[in-house]
Amino acid sequence: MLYQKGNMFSKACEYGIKSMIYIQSNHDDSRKICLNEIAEAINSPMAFTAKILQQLKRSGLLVSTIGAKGGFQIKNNKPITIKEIVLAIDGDGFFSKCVLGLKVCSSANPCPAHEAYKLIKENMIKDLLDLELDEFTKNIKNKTIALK
Amino acid sequence: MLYQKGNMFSKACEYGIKSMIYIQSNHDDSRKICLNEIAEAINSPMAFTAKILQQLKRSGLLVSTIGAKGGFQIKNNKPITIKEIVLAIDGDGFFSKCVLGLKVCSSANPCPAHEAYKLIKENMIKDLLDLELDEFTKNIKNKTIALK
DNA sequence: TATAATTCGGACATTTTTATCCTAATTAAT
DNA sequence: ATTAATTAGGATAAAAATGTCCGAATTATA
Repeated sequence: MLYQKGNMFSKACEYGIKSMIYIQSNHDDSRKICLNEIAEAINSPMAFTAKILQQLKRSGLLVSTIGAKGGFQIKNNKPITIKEIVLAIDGDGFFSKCVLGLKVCSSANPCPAHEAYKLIKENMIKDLLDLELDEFTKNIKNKTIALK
Repeated sequence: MLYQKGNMFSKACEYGIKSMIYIQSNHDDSRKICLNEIAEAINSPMAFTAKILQQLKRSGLLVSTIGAKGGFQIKNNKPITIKEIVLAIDGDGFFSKCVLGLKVCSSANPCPAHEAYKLIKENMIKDLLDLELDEFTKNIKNKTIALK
């Protein structure tokens, strides 16, 4: 093939999702979770991960405290869906863009794959994007699920 | 967001799929369909599209003839699924890669989204990837479906 | 046989995505 | 007060994807 592709999400988004899952699964009111620990846990480049955490913060999903013993926490300890993370990092392209890249593509003016993609989106939303983080954290502590 | 993302397929793959749909929907034993016409029809950069057509040829989906009145045709005029095109251009990443980017991720050793992604893949395969090109060409000639 | 239309492939350029480096600011704890 | 741990963000670099340019080879047809 020309290039190797075929990822639903960008690397940035993968790191974002894994970061959020890690933060959620290690939640503890008595401490914050720092960048270093997150990047180690999810096996991601630290400086790059820092940018992503900033973005998640700007989007209102995380809060952070600076300085020693500082780190990140989920804002208000609120339930968060995968969709919110994807929107924060990759934007709404997944939901809004034509799967074949047409500038305008709607049910009134569809590309050949429009209806098929509609079904696919519905299933993705139901099976993954609308799920909340704690759906994914259940089995992390007992090591049946891996983040790296 | 950091960057704008959220595409199921690469641009190259989008052009590949649209090229194949165009070629199929304009099939006529008496002529070949040339690059120029394809790129015009699907609104894609010509030189880039040329590379993609070469790749589709190398993968055995197209045949071409050089020279005046040359062009491309679907090999053996055989039914082709979207999956074959995706495999030719984007490779099998969509099918083989972990949705969260883990190096190893299997049902024995799953990432947190493994099961969810399995469902999603099954639906994508059923609703789009296993469909044959002529599913997408039906309404092109009467202009209810657009390629650009 | 000359010309125009075409594929083919190499080299290069641009843009986007991913990743790194560095310095400043803040805070806890000693 | 100093130090170490930490977030924050700007600048830059590297890699990947997308896109362009050009010249060579081939073939139909005038």
